[in-house]
Amino acid sequence: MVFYKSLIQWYLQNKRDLPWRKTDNPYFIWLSEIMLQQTRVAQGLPYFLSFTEAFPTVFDLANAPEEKVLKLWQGLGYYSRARNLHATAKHVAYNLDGKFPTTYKELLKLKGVGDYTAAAIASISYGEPVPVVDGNVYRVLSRYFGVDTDISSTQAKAEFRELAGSQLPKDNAAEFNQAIMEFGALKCVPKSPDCANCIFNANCVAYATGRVGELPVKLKKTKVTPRYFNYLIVKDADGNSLMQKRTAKGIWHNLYEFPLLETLTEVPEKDTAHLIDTFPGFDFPVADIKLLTPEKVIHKLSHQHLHIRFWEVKTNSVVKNALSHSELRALPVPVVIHNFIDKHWV
DNA sequence: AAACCGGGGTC
DNA sequence: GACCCAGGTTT
Repeated sequence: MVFYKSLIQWYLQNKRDLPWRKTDNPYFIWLSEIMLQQTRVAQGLPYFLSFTEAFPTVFDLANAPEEKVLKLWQGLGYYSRARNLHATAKHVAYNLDGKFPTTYKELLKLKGVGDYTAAAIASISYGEPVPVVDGNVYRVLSRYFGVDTDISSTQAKAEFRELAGSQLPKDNAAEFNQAIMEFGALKCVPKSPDCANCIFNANCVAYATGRVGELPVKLKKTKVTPRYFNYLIVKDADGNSLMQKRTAKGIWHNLYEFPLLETLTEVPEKDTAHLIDTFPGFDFPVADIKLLTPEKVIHKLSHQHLHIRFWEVKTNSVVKNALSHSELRALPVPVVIHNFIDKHWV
């Protein structure tokens, strides 16, 4: 049987019951696709539910303050997705009369929407016959057709898009695209796929040649750099603490955190005077400072390992702009800050 | 083309 | 520890 027919047949029998599969409303399709970029379905699902409840329409999302959007996004990672999501919602609501673009080419112009997402929305919401190329597609096609092009190369994307497009039925792009991704997610998995019970094991080149474990080929390795973060937890006379917004380029842009002193190496536990002396903006008398987390806390991101220490800074004065517990808990923060607050706040 | 951007699951 | 996830943007 033709590849796409077997694939769609498998999909119709095995697809998961997911909320964004009950609609073709481009707002919901767009929302789900942005959330699922580099994110597993299981991780994104609860966020999709909370977003659709908080923002039933693109106008609700557009009219929300960014801080509320980031707070709901908290924990999902890649926060530029949330900022672009908000910007695009405003654009659609205010400039496009609440109507999403209806073609791949026009969708591509939206912030946060690249080749994959434009193709996904165009095919799923409007039936446009454009192929998606995501991590699942690389894996399924590279194995089935025995393609060993390095998927981290630039030309791989064009090559696999051509290949996917050659297999895509023009009258059923929506199901084909979802089918190949679902097949990659559930059956043609990265490690130890169950090829013995696969519908394609008679035609799969990788299986026939014993190269399932070698495909797809990905040569580029991610380099991890260590960073040393010292967070200063101010406790003023009212029990309040300072928080600040990360406005610089880099991780966690526009999220909040405690006052931060980043050092090139780990600060010695006894060298507390150094922390206060070098910290800009502390204009109140410090009564006491101590290390709250002597155990090594290493927060691992894809490209950075953050060696994080939390220092408690007590003062007997009332610090201007310091926040109460409930106030700081309302702010969007990185997971590592959220975990600290949960564990250490009384 | 390469670097950057999170957090969690899996083996 | 290494790899991956319904990738996109910036440099």
